[in-house]
Parts: sequence; C-alpha cells; structure tokens
Amino acid sequence: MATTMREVAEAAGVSIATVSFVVNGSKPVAPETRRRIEEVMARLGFRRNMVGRALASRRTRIVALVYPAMEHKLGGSGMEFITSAARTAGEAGYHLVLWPVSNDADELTELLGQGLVDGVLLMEVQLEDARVAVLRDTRTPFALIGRSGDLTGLVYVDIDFERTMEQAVAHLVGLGHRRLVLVTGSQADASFRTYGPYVRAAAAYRRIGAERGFEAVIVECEQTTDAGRVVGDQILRTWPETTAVLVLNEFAAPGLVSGLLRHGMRIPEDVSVLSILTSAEMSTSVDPALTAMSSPGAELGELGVQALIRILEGGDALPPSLLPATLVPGESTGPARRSPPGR
Amino acid sequence: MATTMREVAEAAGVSIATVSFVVNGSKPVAPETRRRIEEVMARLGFRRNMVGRALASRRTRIVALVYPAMEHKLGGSGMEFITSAARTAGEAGYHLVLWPVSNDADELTELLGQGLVDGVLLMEVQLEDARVAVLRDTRTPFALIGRSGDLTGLVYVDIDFERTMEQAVAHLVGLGHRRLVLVTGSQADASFRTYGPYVRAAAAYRRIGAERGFEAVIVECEQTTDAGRVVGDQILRTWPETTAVLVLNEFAAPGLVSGLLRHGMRIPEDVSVLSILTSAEMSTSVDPALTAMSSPGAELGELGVQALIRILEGGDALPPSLLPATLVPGESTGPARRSPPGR
DNA sequence: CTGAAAGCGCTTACAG
DNA sequence: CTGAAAGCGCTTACAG
Repeated sequence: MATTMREVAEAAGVSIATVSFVVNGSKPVAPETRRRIEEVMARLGFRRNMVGRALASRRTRIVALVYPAMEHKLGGSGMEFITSAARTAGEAGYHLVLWPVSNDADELTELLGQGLVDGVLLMEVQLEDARVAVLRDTRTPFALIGRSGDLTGLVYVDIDFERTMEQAVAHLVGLGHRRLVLVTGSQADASFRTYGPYVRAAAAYRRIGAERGFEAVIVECEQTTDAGRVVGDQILRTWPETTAVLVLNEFAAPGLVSGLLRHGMRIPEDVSVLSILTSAEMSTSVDPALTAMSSPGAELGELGVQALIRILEGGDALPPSLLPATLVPGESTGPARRSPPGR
Repeated sequence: MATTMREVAEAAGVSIATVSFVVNGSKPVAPETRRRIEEVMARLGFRRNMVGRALASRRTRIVALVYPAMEHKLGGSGMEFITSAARTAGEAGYHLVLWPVSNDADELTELLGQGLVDGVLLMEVQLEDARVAVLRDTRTPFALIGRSGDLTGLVYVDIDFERTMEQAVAHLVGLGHRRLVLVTGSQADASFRTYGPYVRAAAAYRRIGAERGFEAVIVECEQTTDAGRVVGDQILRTWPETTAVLVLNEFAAPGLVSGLLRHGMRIPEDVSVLSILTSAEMSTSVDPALTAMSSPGAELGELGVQALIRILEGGDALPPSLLPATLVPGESTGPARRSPPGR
C-alpha cells in the first residue's frame, strides 16, 4: 500500500542508499539526482516508514510519559500538560506514548524491556522513587517532572516553589496581611508521604516566614472539598486572627472558601484566600473567583520533553528548569481587615 | 545490551524460529524443547523487541488517540478517559500514542503516513468531520468516541444521550418539577456548530418534553463561569416560573449556581440545578455540591480501545456502545417549590 | 557523489 | 516438531 524507499529508488533510477541520503540529508547528493528523487517522492507520496527506520537506526523516536495510574495529582491542568508534551514531541519528530503504571517497579521494567521507547519522562516523582532506580539500572535516558530526593546527575524540570511562594506571600503582604495560614495537601496517605510539592512549598514558606518575621502556620488537609470545609473551621477556631489563607491543594480550595463563607466570613473583606497551583477552570468555578498562582502545566510539559530529547540527541544536558507559577488576579484576595471580623 | 532471540536460540541450541514459536505460542513445540527455551529466556531476562516484531509482522500494536489540540471539551474527566484508554491498551499488549492535531486533515494524513500506528481512536468527532474522511481514504482502522453524522459502517462508542436525559428529567419530575430549562453549550463557535453532544441532548430533551407534555425550553451558553451567571439571570427574567435547570455545560454550571444564589434564589429550595456530564471534582467544588449525571469517562476510554483492538485483531466489529451517565446525588436538587420563590 | 551489502530483531511460509 | 531462509523498510559503514 504505502510507497517504500525501494520503490522510490527504482522509479528514480538510484540506489535506496541515495534515497536515504536525501530523505535524511545525511550525505551530500548531486543537485540533479536530488531533484529527481524529490520529484519521484512527491509524485508517489512517499513517507519514510518509522518502524523500518527505528529498527535500522536503533532509535524509535518514541518517548514514554510515565505517571501513577491511580492518582490524578496533576489536577485540572493535567490535559494541558499532556497535550503540551505530546505536541512538543511531535514538533521534534517524536511520538509520546502514555504509560500509566502502578508504583510497582516491575511494570516499568517490563515495559522498558520491550525496546519501544528511547527515553522516559517521569512524572509525579516522589522524594524516594523506585522508578528512578529502574531507569538508572536499565540505562534508560530520562527526565523528571518534579524532583526526587537525590538529584545527582538528574535532568529535571519542576515548579519553582521558592519563587512561587515568595510571590504568593508578597501579594498578600502587599495587601497588608501579616497573619497567614498555609494549607497543604495531606501526607497521611503513604503515597504522599514524601510528595515533593508539599515538602518544598512548606520549606519555602517557613524560610520566608522566618525572613519576614511572621509565624509560618501550616495545616495539612485531604484533597477533598469536605476536608477543605473542615480546615476552614479549624483555622477560624485555632487562629482567629488570620486574615489570609494560602491553599496548595486544588481540590480542597473550593471547600475552604465555602467553609469560610458558611461561618459568615466575607471573602475577601474578612479573609483573603489565595490558591496555589490551580487550574483556571477550578479558580473561576468558585464564587468569589479565586485569586490564584496558576500552574505552569503547559510549560512544564514542553520543557520536560525538550530536556529529554536533548539527552536523546546527544546534546549537552539542559540545566534544571524551575518555573514559577504566575499570579492570576481573582476576587478572593483584598486588603487585610483592620479589626476582628464582624458578624 | 538487551537479549535478542538469536542469543536465546544459541544458548538453547535451537533455531530462532523455534524460540519465536514458544514466545508467540504460534506453533506446537516439544515439551522438553519448550522447557529449555523458557529456562534460557528467564535466565537471560529476554523480552521480545517490539520494533523487530512490528516490522516483521507488519503490525506495530500501537494505536493513536487523535483529539483536537486546542480545545479541552473533555472537561474534568479528560485525564480519567485518557488513562483508562492507555491502561486498556496496555492490558491487551498495545500502546497508546497521543496525537493532539489541528482540525486540519493534512496533519493527520502526515502522521498516518509514518506507518507507526495500526489504528486510530478519534475523539471529539463533529457531525461533519474531515478526519473521518482521511481515515477512510487511508484505510486506517478506527473507532470513534462520539458520533459523526453518517454512521454507515462506523464503529463507535458514545454517551447515551437518550437515557441520560431521560434519567435526568425523571429525577427532577420525580421531585415534582414541571417547569424546566435546559442549558447547553454555545454552538456559535464554528467548531461547536455541529457538536454532537449538544445536538443529541437537545433532541432527546425535546422528544421527552413532547412525550411528557412540557415545554422544552433550551438556552445556549458559552463554556465559562461568567456566561453561566448571565444565563442564570436570563432564566429568572424570561422564565420566572422555572423550578429546575438542567445544565449540559460543565464550565458554566458553577456560574449558573452562583448567579442564581446572587439573585437570592436558594438552591435547591427555590430552584434545583442538575449538572449533566460533569466530573466529580467540578460537582463537589460547588456549594451546594451539584447533583450530577456523572460522565462515564473511564468506561468510554475502555470501550473505545476495546472496539478498536477488536477491529485490528480481525474479530467481528463490536456493536456500537452507548453509555448513559449515572446520577450522583448532591445537594443542588430537591422537591419543587409550590409557589413563587420568596425574597 | 553513488552503490552494493550487511544488518537492525523479529515473523512466517516452506521443507523436511 | 524443527530449521534454513527470505523478508519487513530502513540506515550505515565501506568501497569506489
């Protein structure tokens, strides 16, 4: 059905090697010969078969996106991330396969053994991650989205938690807030125990608090609306002087807002809420619309794929990229109140 | 690095053909020979290389998920859908590549020409879709998620809009509602002009209205929170006797709720809201939590891949599957009010 | 600048 | 039941 290189070669009266040279630009070819070959290729609608090419060149130009099957910590920006990764791969002549795997290292080993992919983009990396060991042992080129504990020799892109938290705090402090609470995700669940984002954001927050001289209050909370409501409660009872809450927990943020509203708090007049690493859909679905530090999902996907392909093409490794989230104004933050909230 | 079949054959003292027979179970092999080969394979950690296999068998066992790059009509259940599709493929020994393409048919033609995939799962199909023509012309096996206009000879899975709308209406009518409004997505945008879900849901709704003897009021609305608020307004002004609203527009639903609340309506005491084809995250992020007809995202992904693989393996085509959404109780629907809403 | 040839790792008629 | 051989569609030293 599809035209092969051999057919092109015959029709152009050359060897298939020569056709290969013009297709790949891998060796100089006489202008007239090249013209003839190109004309034939266009006429026959030739496209080089990726499988033959892969077998001969020992490079499939396929990369795998490996992520935990069960969870969707990616949150609302998941599709954005994945689409961006796939498009970036496509633009570089690569393809992206999806490998939603269990945490079990064996499944990844099995998949790698099939020889289908040249490299792996590993997501949702935990501070200790068995999959990183598998990739190293099998000498599979890989890049991380997010960071594991030992960064020696690793290529990764991640969110810049330092700058993200700094901007978040600066936004609130600029509005006069001094009494803040940070709500992160729960790490009670084993798979979250060493989940980088919470750990790093909390660390950055503590540092900033120390520098600016405020107490860094941090509360953990499950990734659900209900848990968000409960935390709203808890904050009002335990730290009644709080004027602003930062939430790094996309699925709890709406609950936190409605929890505060139900207690008669006005947002942002009585309490400001700033949601960190949130998708636009989630931010605007809440009333009042959340002011948010918007997740750089698409950029992470693009940079991650670029970093991986760079390794595959033998270039110098890209330096680690850290991307801050960007502040997207909403209606949930405003000037700090001067006195205790009125009822 | 990786062990090849030839190495296994040598170590076991047989031909590579025989190794192939035991790996594939494609021909009977003497028990003792088989045992020896299996022992060697285990010892050397042999895994059959997919690329060599693909080239020789003329089947890559890779399928592509083709979807429009720019839009994310999948909404909140997008990741769920894609993950389910990838896992189902994996369980059948296939891989799933992601092809976010423009609506431009050329890009798809180009990708198909590379010979990388055995078949295509086509998403977000419009009632008239150029990509379907490309797939037919290139004789690429494919299955649809959603239906295009001409269904002759097509394999597809889709949401069962008839049953979904019937259940939705039955839920509300059971609560005493008789004055309903259906809010769908806007079709002003060209790419939505012939977007199946809106067309089919509206048609089903009209039929049900006619059967049950109520007026089928339908309003279109952009896919944003703000547009949802405006529509809330419009409904209260134009059809003040409305006691329940059905929304087939995930991103407008939160706005519709807050719009109604801002006008002093109580939900569900004054007006019930039932959100159709919504993700759990979106439903629970709203206060009050939305009663919803939950999108069968994961099931669609699974069935779509199964239908496609069935074609690839030469089995009888699966009959079209239509999956209804399932009612997930929330707090946004309740008994119809008896009199005009109080202020 | 161009070609003949080996080879990538498998599958699959064809013989025996 | 097993093997020798051709071949899938390319790439890539190696010669010339």
